[in-house]
Amino acid sequence: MEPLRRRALIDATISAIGERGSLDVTMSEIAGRAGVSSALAHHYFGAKDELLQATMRHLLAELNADARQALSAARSPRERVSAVIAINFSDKQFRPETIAAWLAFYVEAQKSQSLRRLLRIYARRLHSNLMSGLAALVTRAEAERAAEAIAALIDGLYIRRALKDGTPNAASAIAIVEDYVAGLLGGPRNRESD
Amino acid sequence: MEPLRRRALIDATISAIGERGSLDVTMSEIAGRAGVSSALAHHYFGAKDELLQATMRHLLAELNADARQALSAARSPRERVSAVIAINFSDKQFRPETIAAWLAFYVEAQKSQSLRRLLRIYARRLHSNLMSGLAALVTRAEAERAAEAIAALIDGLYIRRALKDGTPNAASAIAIVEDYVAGLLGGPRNRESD
DNA sequence: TTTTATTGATTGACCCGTCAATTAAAAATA
DNA sequence: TATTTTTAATTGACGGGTCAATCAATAAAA
Repeated sequence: MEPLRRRALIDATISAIGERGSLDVTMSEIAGRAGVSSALAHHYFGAKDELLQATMRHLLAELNADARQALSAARSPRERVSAVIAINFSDKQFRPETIAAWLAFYVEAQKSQSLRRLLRIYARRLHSNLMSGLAALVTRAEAERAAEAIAALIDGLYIRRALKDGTPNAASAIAIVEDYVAGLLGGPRNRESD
Repeated sequence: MEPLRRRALIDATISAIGERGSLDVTMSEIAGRAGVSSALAHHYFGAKDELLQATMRHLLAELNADARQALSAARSPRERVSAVIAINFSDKQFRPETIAAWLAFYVEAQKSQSLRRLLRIYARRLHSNLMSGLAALVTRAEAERAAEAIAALIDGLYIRRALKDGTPNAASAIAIVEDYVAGLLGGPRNRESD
Protein backbone atom coordinates (compact mmCIF):
# COMPACT_ATOMS: atom_id res chain seq x y z
CA MET A 1 0.00 0.00 0.00
CA GLU A 2 2.69 2.42 0.97
CA PRO A 3 4.36 2.66 -2.46
CA LEU A 4 0.99 3.14 -4.11
CA ARG A 5 0.04 5.95 -1.78
CA ARG A 6 3.38 7.65 -2.02
CA ARG A 7 3.19 7.64 -5.77
CA ALA A 8 -0.39 8.89 -5.80
CA LEU A 9 0.50 11.69 -3.42
CA ILE A 10 3.47 12.76 -5.50
CA ASP A 11 1.36 12.78 -8.65
CA ALA A 12 -1.28 14.77 -6.84
CA THR A 13 1.35 17.22 -5.70
CA ILE A 14 2.53 17.84 -9.24
CA SER A 15 -0.95 18.35 -10.57
CA ALA A 16 -1.92 20.60 -7.67
CA ILE A 17 1.17 22.74 -8.12
CA GLY A 18 0.55 22.80 -11.83
CA GLU A 19 -2.96 24.06 -11.40
CA ARG A 20 -2.20 26.60 -8.70
CA GLY A 21 1.01 27.61 -10.36
CA SER A 22 2.89 27.79 -7.12
CA LEU A 23 4.03 25.76 -4.17
CA ASP A 24 1.55 27.10 -1.72
CA VAL A 25 -0.89 24.30 -2.07
CA THR A 26 -2.26 22.88 1.14
CA MET A 27 -1.71 19.35 2.34
CA SER A 28 -5.47 18.89 2.34
CA GLU A 29 -5.64 19.92 -1.31
CA ILE A 30 -2.97 17.44 -2.28
CA ALA A 31 -4.36 14.64 -0.16
CA GLY A 32 -7.83 15.29 -1.52
CA ARG A 33 -6.60 14.92 -5.08
CA ALA A 34 -4.97 11.63 -4.13
CA GLY A 35 -8.23 10.51 -2.58
CA VAL A 36 -7.00 10.29 0.99
CA SER A 37 -7.08 12.38 4.13
CA SER A 38 -4.42 14.94 4.91
CA ALA A 39 -3.48 12.95 7.98
CA LEU A 40 -2.43 10.07 5.77
CA ALA A 41 -0.19 12.29 3.71
CA HIS A 42 1.54 13.29 6.90
CA HIS A 43 1.73 9.68 7.95
CA TYR A 44 3.68 8.71 4.85
CA PHE A 45 5.77 11.81 4.32
CA GLY A 46 6.04 13.51 7.67
CA ALA A 47 6.29 17.24 7.08
CA LYS A 48 5.03 18.96 3.97
CA ASP A 49 8.59 19.85 3.12
CA GLU A 50 9.48 16.22 2.67
CA LEU A 51 6.61 15.63 0.31
CA LEU A 52 7.79 18.54 -1.80
CA GLN A 53 11.31 17.19 -1.81
CA ALA A 54 10.12 13.75 -2.78
CA THR A 55 8.11 15.29 -5.59
CA MET A 56 11.08 17.14 -6.91
CA ARG A 57 13.27 14.08 -6.67
CA HIS A 58 10.66 12.25 -8.69
CA LEU A 59 10.70 14.91 -11.40
CA LEU A 60 14.47 14.84 -11.46
CA ALA A 61 14.61 11.08 -11.69
CA GLU A 62 12.18 11.02 -14.58
CA LEU A 63 14.12 13.65 -16.46
CA ASN A 64 17.30 11.77 -15.86
CA ALA A 65 15.87 8.48 -17.05
CA ASP A 66 14.64 10.13 -20.23
CA ALA A 67 18.01 11.75 -20.79
CA ARG A 68 19.94 8.51 -20.34
CA GLN A 69 17.73 6.71 -22.76
CA ALA A 70 17.95 9.41 -25.40
CA LEU A 71 21.70 9.72 -25.07
CA SER A 72 22.24 6.03 -25.45
CA ALA A 73 20.54 6.20 -28.82
CA ALA A 74 22.67 9.07 -30.06
CA ARG A 75 25.24 8.06 -32.64
CA SER A 76 27.49 11.11 -32.75
CA PRO A 77 28.47 14.10 -30.59
CA ARG A 78 26.21 16.29 -32.65
CA GLU A 79 23.32 13.92 -32.04
CA ARG A 80 24.05 13.93 -28.35
CA VAL A 81 23.57 17.66 -28.22
CA SER A 82 20.31 17.47 -30.09
CA ALA A 83 19.15 14.61 -27.89
CA VAL A 84 19.68 16.61 -24.73
CA ILE A 85 17.78 19.53 -26.19
CA ALA A 86 14.95 17.34 -27.41
CA ILE A 87 14.48 15.72 -24.00
CA ASN A 88 13.82 18.99 -22.29
CA PHE A 89 11.08 19.82 -24.74
CA SER A 90 9.59 16.37 -25.03
CA ASP A 91 5.85 15.97 -24.57
CA LYS A 92 6.43 14.48 -21.18
CA GLN A 93 8.64 17.26 -19.84
CA PHE A 94 7.36 20.33 -21.62
CA ARG A 95 3.89 20.16 -20.12
CA PRO A 96 2.33 23.12 -18.29
CA GLU A 97 1.98 21.31 -14.99
CA THR A 98 5.52 19.96 -15.02
CA ILE A 99 6.90 23.33 -16.00
CA ALA A 100 4.92 25.11 -13.34
CA ALA A 101 6.32 22.70 -10.79
CA TRP A 102 9.88 23.31 -11.92
CA LEU A 103 9.43 27.03 -11.82
CA ALA A 104 7.87 26.90 -8.38
CA PHE A 105 10.74 24.78 -7.13
CA TYR A 106 13.21 27.28 -8.49
CA VAL A 107 11.67 29.95 -6.33
CA GLU A 108 11.34 27.76 -3.29
CA ALA A 109 14.96 26.75 -3.64
CA GLN A 110 15.96 30.19 -2.46
CA LYS A 111 14.49 29.37 0.92
CA SER A 112 15.18 25.68 1.14
CA GLN A 113 18.67 24.30 1.40
CA SER A 114 17.64 20.83 0.34
CA LEU A 115 15.70 21.92 -2.73
CA ARG A 116 18.62 24.06 -3.75
CA ARG A 117 20.85 21.03 -3.55
CA LEU A 118 18.51 19.06 -5.77
CA LEU A 119 18.38 21.81 -8.35
CA ARG A 120 22.14 21.95 -8.38
CA ILE A 121 22.20 18.27 -9.22
CA TYR A 122 19.90 18.93 -12.13
CA ALA A 123 22.06 21.79 -13.36
CA ARG A 124 25.20 19.70 -13.15
CA ARG A 125 23.64 16.83 -15.03
CA LEU A 126 22.36 19.05 -17.79
CA HIS A 127 25.75 20.67 -18.08
CA SER A 128 27.61 17.41 -18.25
CA ASN A 129 25.15 15.92 -20.72
CA LEU A 130 25.62 18.90 -22.98
CA MET A 131 29.37 18.81 -22.61
CA SER A 132 29.44 15.14 -23.56
CA GLY A 133 28.44 16.22 -27.03
CA LEU A 134 29.90 19.70 -27.32
CA ALA A 135 33.38 18.82 -26.15
CA ALA A 136 34.03 16.90 -29.34
CA LEU A 137 32.76 19.66 -31.59
CA VAL A 138 34.42 22.88 -30.46
CA THR A 139 37.17 23.99 -28.14
CA ARG A 140 36.78 23.39 -24.46
CA ALA A 141 36.19 27.06 -23.70
CA GLU A 142 33.62 27.37 -26.44
CA ALA A 143 31.90 24.22 -25.26
CA GLU A 144 31.70 25.50 -21.69
CA ARG A 145 30.17 28.73 -22.78
CA ALA A 146 27.79 27.04 -25.17
CA ALA A 147 26.61 24.73 -22.42
CA GLU A 148 25.92 27.74 -20.23
CA ALA A 149 24.00 29.44 -22.98
CA ILE A 150 21.94 26.41 -23.89
CA ALA A 151 21.05 25.77 -20.28
CA ALA A 152 19.99 29.38 -19.85
CA LEU A 153 18.03 29.22 -23.08
CA ILE A 154 16.15 26.16 -21.91
CA ASP A 155 15.31 27.74 -18.57
CA GLY A 156 14.18 30.88 -20.30
CA LEU A 157 11.94 29.03 -22.71
CA TYR A 158 10.43 27.17 -19.79
CA ILE A 159 9.49 30.43 -18.14
CA ARG A 160 7.92 31.77 -21.27
CA ARG A 161 5.96 28.60 -21.65
CA ALA A 162 4.78 28.87 -18.06
CA LEU A 163 3.46 32.33 -18.80
CA LYS A 164 1.99 31.18 -22.10
CA ASP A 165 3.82 34.13 -23.53
CA GLY A 166 5.49 33.69 -26.89
CA THR A 167 6.87 30.37 -28.18
CA PRO A 168 4.11 28.30 -26.74
CA ASN A 169 4.93 25.10 -28.57
CA ALA A 170 7.79 22.70 -28.18
CA ALA A 171 8.72 22.68 -31.85
CA SER A 172 9.58 26.33 -32.03
CA ALA A 173 11.37 26.15 -28.72
CA ILE A 174 13.57 23.39 -30.06
CA ALA A 175 14.10 25.36 -33.25
CA ILE A 176 15.39 28.31 -31.27
CA VAL A 177 17.90 26.27 -29.35
CA GLU A 178 19.00 24.27 -32.38
CA ASP A 179 19.39 27.52 -34.19
CA TYR A 180 21.82 28.68 -31.59
CA VAL A 181 23.79 25.47 -31.85
CA ALA A 182 23.86 25.69 -35.63
CA GLY A 183 25.18 29.23 -35.38
CA LEU A 184 27.84 28.06 -33.00
CA LEU A 185 29.01 25.18 -35.14
CA GLY A 186 28.31 26.66 -38.54
CA GLY A 187 30.52 29.70 -38.36
CA PRO A 188 33.55 29.35 -36.10
CA ARG A 189 34.28 32.92 -35.18
CA ASN A 190 37.36 33.88 -33.23
CA ARG A 191 36.94 34.66 -29.60
CA GLU A 192 39.52 35.87 -27.13
CA SER A 193 37.44 36.67 -24.08
CA ASP A 194 37.16 34.77 -20.80
CA MET B 1 3.79 62.09 3.71
CA GLU B 2 1.88 59.70 1.53
CA PRO B 3 4.35 59.62 -1.36
CA LEU B 4 7.22 59.15 1.05
CA ARG B 5 5.56 56.26 2.79
CA ARG B 6 4.47 54.59 -0.41
CA ARG B 7 7.97 54.74 -1.76
CA ALA B 8 9.49 53.45 1.47
CA LEU B 9 7.03 50.57 1.55
CA ILE B 10 7.76 49.62 -2.03
CA ASP B 11 11.49 49.67 -1.37
CA ALA B 12 10.95 47.61 1.74
CA THR B 13 8.90 45.15 -0.26
CA ILE B 14 11.68 44.67 -2.79
CA SER B 15 14.33 44.15 -0.17
CA ALA B 16 12.12 41.81 1.83
CA ILE B 17 11.34 39.70 -1.22
CA GLY B 18 14.98 39.78 -2.19
CA GLU B 19 16.05 38.47 1.17
CA ARG B 20 13.36 35.85 1.54
CA GLY B 21 13.57 34.93 -2.10
CA SER B 22 9.85 34.66 -2.49
CA LEU B 23 6.64 36.60 -2.30
CA ASP B 24 5.43 35.18 0.94
CA VAL B 25 6.70 37.94 3.08
CA THR B 26 4.30 39.23 5.67
CA MET B 27 2.87 42.72 5.73
CA SER B 28 4.40 43.15 9.16
CA GLU B 29 7.82 42.24 7.83
CA ILE B 30 7.54 44.78 5.04
CA ALA B 31 6.08 47.47 7.24
CA GLY B 32 8.75 46.85 9.86
CA ARG B 33 11.49 47.37 7.29
CA ALA B 34 9.87 50.62 6.26
CA GLY B 35 9.73 51.67 9.89
CA VAL B 36 5.97 51.77 10.21
CA SER B 37 3.19 49.54 11.47
CA SER B 38 1.48 46.99 9.31
CA ALA B 39 -1.77 48.87 9.75
CA LEU B 40 -0.23 51.84 7.98
CA ALA B 41 0.80 49.73 5.04
CA HIS B 42 -2.81 48.65 4.71
CA HIS B 43 -3.91 52.22 5.05
CA TYR B 44 -1.90 53.31 2.04
CA PHE B 45 -2.19 50.27 -0.16
CA GLY B 46 -5.31 48.47 0.89
CA ALA B 47 -4.80 44.79 0.34
CA LYS B 48 -1.41 43.15 0.22
CA ASP B 49 -2.04 42.32 -3.41
CA GLU B 50 -2.08 45.98 -4.32
CA LEU B 51 1.23 46.60 -2.61
CA LEU B 52 2.76 43.78 -4.63
CA GLN B 53 1.31 45.16 -7.83
CA ALA B 54 2.60 48.62 -7.05
CA THR B 55 6.01 47.15 -6.37
CA MET B 56 6.06 45.38 -9.68
CA ARG B 57 4.89 48.47 -11.49
CA HIS B 58 7.75 50.32 -9.87
CA LEU B 59 10.27 47.75 -11.07
CA LEU B 60 8.79 47.89 -14.54
CA ALA B 61 8.86 51.66 -14.66
CA GLU B 62 12.49 51.77 -13.61
CA LEU B 63 13.49 49.23 -16.21
CA ASN B 64 11.61 51.15 -18.84
CA ALA B 65 13.20 54.43 -17.90
CA ASP B 66 16.65 52.88 -18.12
CA ALA B 67 15.83 51.34 -21.47
CA ARG B 68 14.58 54.57 -22.96
CA GLN B 69 17.66 56.43 -21.86
CA ALA B 70 20.04 53.81 -23.20
CA LEU B 71 18.22 53.56 -26.51
CA SER B 72 18.28 57.28 -27.05
CA ALA B 73 22.07 57.16 -26.86
CA ALA B 74 22.40 54.37 -29.38
CA ARG B 75 23.71 55.51 -32.76
CA SER B 76 22.96 52.47 -34.92
CA PRO B 77 20.65 49.46 -35.03
CA ARG B 78 23.50 47.26 -33.85
CA GLU B 79 24.05 49.59 -30.90
CA ARG B 80 20.37 49.49 -30.09
CA VAL B 81 20.52 45.74 -29.69
CA SER B 82 23.54 45.93 -27.46
CA ALA B 83 21.96 48.71 -25.44
CA VAL B 84 18.88 46.63 -24.71
CA ILE B 85 21.02 43.73 -23.63
CA ALA B 86 23.24 45.88 -21.48
CA ILE B 87 20.30 47.40 -19.65
CA ASN B 88 19.04 44.08 -18.42
CA PHE B 89 22.40 43.27 -16.91
CA SER B 90 23.21 46.70 -15.57
CA ASP B 91 24.30 47.03 -11.96
CA LYS B 92 20.93 48.42 -11.10
CA GLN B 93 18.87 45.64 -12.67
CA PHE B 94 21.07 42.61 -12.28
CA ARG B 95 21.11 42.67 -8.49
CA PRO B 96 20.13 39.64 -6.42
CA GLU B 97 17.22 41.35 -4.71
CA THR B 98 15.79 42.75 -7.92
CA ILE B 99 16.18 39.43 -9.66
CA ALA B 100 14.60 37.53 -6.81
CA ALA B 101 11.66 39.90 -7.01
CA TRP B 102 11.25 39.37 -10.74
CA LEU B 103 11.41 35.64 -10.38
CA ALA B 104 8.91 35.65 -7.55
CA PHE B 105 6.57 37.78 -9.62
CA TYR B 106 6.85 35.37 -12.51
CA VAL B 107 5.56 32.61 -10.30
CA GLU B 108 2.88 34.70 -8.69
CA ALA B 109 1.70 35.78 -12.12
CA GLN B 110 0.28 32.32 -12.64
CA LYS B 111 -2.21 33.03 -9.91
CA SER B 112 -2.76 36.72 -10.37
CA GLN B 113 -4.47 38.13 -13.42
CA SER B 114 -3.13 41.62 -12.82
CA LEU B 115 0.47 40.57 -12.33
CA ARG B 116 0.26 38.52 -15.47
CA ARG B 117 -0.89 41.58 -17.34
CA LEU B 118 2.05 43.58 -16.03
CA LEU B 119 4.52 40.90 -17.05
CA ARG B 120 3.04 40.84 -20.50
CA ILE B 121 3.69 44.54 -20.80
CA TYR B 122 7.29 43.94 -19.88
CA ALA B 123 7.61 41.15 -22.44
CA ARG B 124 6.11 43.29 -25.18
CA ARG B 125 8.39 46.19 -24.42
CA LEU B 126 11.47 44.04 -24.43
CA HIS B 127 10.41 42.49 -27.68
CA SER B 128 9.74 45.77 -29.37
CA ASN B 129 12.98 47.30 -28.08
CA LEU B 130 14.91 44.40 -29.49
CA MET B 131 13.06 44.56 -32.78
CA SER B 132 13.83 48.24 -33.12
CA GLY B 133 17.43 47.24 -33.64
CA LEU B 134 17.18 43.79 -35.18
CA ALA B 135 14.69 44.70 -37.87
CA ALA B 136 17.31 46.73 -39.69
CA LEU B 137 19.92 44.01 -39.51
CA VAL B 138 18.29 40.81 -40.66
CA THR B 139 15.08 39.65 -42.28
CA ARG B 140 11.84 40.15 -40.42
CA ALA B 141 11.45 36.45 -39.67
CA GLU B 142 15.01 36.18 -38.42
CA ALA B 143 14.55 39.24 -36.29
CA GLU B 144 11.41 37.87 -34.71
CA ARG B 145 13.06 34.65 -33.82
CA ALA B 146 16.19 36.35 -32.57
CA ALA B 147 14.11 38.58 -30.33
CA GLU B 148 12.44 35.49 -28.88
CA ALA B 149 15.76 33.83 -28.30
CA ILE B 150 17.38 36.86 -26.70
CA ALA B 151 14.41 37.37 -24.41
CA ALA B 152 14.51 33.73 -23.35
CA LEU B 153 18.24 33.95 -22.85
CA ILE B 154 17.88 36.94 -20.60
CA ASP B 155 15.19 35.27 -18.53
CA GLY B 156 17.28 32.14 -18.26
CA LEU B 157 20.36 34.01 -17.15
CA TYR B 158 18.27 35.79 -14.53
CA ILE B 159 17.18 32.47 -13.09
CA ARG B 160 20.70 31.16 -12.95
CA ARG B 161 21.76 34.31 -11.22
CA ALA B 162 19.00 33.94 -8.70
CA LEU B 163 20.24 30.46 -7.89
CA LYS B 164 23.84 31.68 -7.82
CA ASP B 165 24.47 28.79 -10.16
CA GLY B 166 26.86 29.34 -13.02
CA THR B 167 27.40 32.74 -14.73
CA PRO B 168 27.19 34.72 -11.55
CA ASN B 169 28.48 37.98 -12.97
CA ALA B 170 26.93 40.42 -15.37
CA ALA B 171 29.90 40.58 -17.71
CA SER B 172 29.79 36.93 -18.65
CA ALA B 173 26.02 37.05 -18.96
CA ILE B 174 26.33 39.90 -21.45
CA ALA B 175 29.06 38.01 -23.27
CA ILE B 176 26.78 35.03 -23.72
CA VAL B 177 23.98 37.09 -25.20
CA GLU B 178 26.28 39.18 -27.35
CA ASP B 179 27.83 35.97 -28.54
CA TYR B 180 24.50 34.80 -29.75
CA VAL B 181 23.89 38.05 -31.57
CA ALA B 182 27.32 37.91 -33.15
CA GLY B 183 26.61 34.40 -34.36
CA LEU B 184 23.36 35.56 -35.81
CA LEU B 185 24.81 38.53 -37.65
CA GLY B 186 28.23 37.11 -38.40
CA GLY B 187 27.20 34.10 -40.40
CA PRO B 188 23.88 34.51 -42.24
CA ARG B 189 22.80 30.92 -42.65
CA ASN B 190 19.78 29.98 -44.74
CA ARG B 191 16.62 29.17 -42.91
CA GLU B 192 13.35 28.00 -44.35
CA SER B 193 11.31 27.12 -41.27
CA ASP B 194 8.41 29.07 -39.70
C1' DT C 1 -11.96 72.28 13.78
C1' DT C 2 -11.36 69.28 10.23
C1' DT C 3 -8.37 66.29 8.01
C1' DT C 4 -4.51 63.26 7.84
C1' DA C 5 -1.22 60.05 9.96
C1' DT C 6 -0.46 56.38 12.89
C1' DT C 7 -0.84 52.37 15.79
C1' DG C 8 -2.15 48.55 19.28
C1' DA C 9 -5.31 45.38 19.77
C1' DT C 10 -8.37 42.22 17.86
C1' DT C 11 -10.83 39.20 14.81
C1' DG C 12 -11.52 35.62 11.69
C1' DA C 13 -9.71 32.52 8.52
C1' DC C 14 -6.48 29.19 7.26
C1' DC C 15 -3.43 25.53 7.73
C1' DC C 16 0.19 22.36 9.51
C1' DG C 17 1.03 18.65 12.27
C1' DT C 18 -0.57 15.44 16.04
C1' DC C 19 -3.26 12.06 18.38
C1' DA C 20 -6.56 8.99 19.84
C1' DA C 21 -9.69 5.96 17.90
C1' DT C 22 -11.29 2.81 14.20
C1' DT C 23 -11.07 -0.35 10.50
C1' DA C 24 -8.69 -3.57 7.60
C1' DA C 25 -5.10 -6.75 6.65
C1' DA C 26 -1.65 -10.16 7.92
C1' DA C 27 0.49 -13.34 10.83
C1' DA C 28 0.41 -16.54 14.32
C1' DT C 29 -1.69 -19.91 16.93
C1' DA C 30 -4.82 -23.54 18.19
C1' DT D 1 -9.82 -23.96 9.07
C1' DA D 2 -11.16 -20.92 12.65
C1' DT D 3 -9.46 -17.88 16.17
C1' DT D 4 -6.79 -14.73 18.26
C1' DT D 5 -3.05 -11.40 18.05
C1' DT D 6 -0.32 -8.19 15.91
C1' DT D 7 0.58 -4.88 12.62
C1' DA D 8 -0.61 -1.54 9.14
C1' DA D 9 -3.87 1.80 7.13
C1' DT D 10 -6.84 5.45 7.72
C1' DT D 11 -9.35 9.29 9.44
C1' DG D 12 -11.96 13.12 12.22
C1' DA D 13 -11.17 16.28 15.37
C1' DC D 14 -8.35 19.63 17.35
C1' DG D 15 -4.47 22.53 19.30
C1' DG D 16 -1.37 26.04 18.25
C1' DG D 17 0.45 29.26 15.29
C1' DT D 18 0.47 32.64 11.62
C1' DC D 19 -1.20 36.29 9.16
C1' DA D 20 -4.24 39.55 6.49
C1' DA D 21 -7.35 42.90 7.34
C1' DT D 22 -10.23 45.97 10.39
C1' DC D 23 -11.26 49.38 13.79
C1' DA D 24 -11.47 52.40 17.36
C1' DA D 25 -8.54 55.58 19.48
C1' DT D 26 -4.79 58.94 19.62
C1' DA D 27 -1.46 62.22 17.90
C1' DA D 28 -0.18 65.54 14.55
C1' DA D 29 -1.11 68.84 10.71
C1' DA D 30 -3.65 71.93 8.15
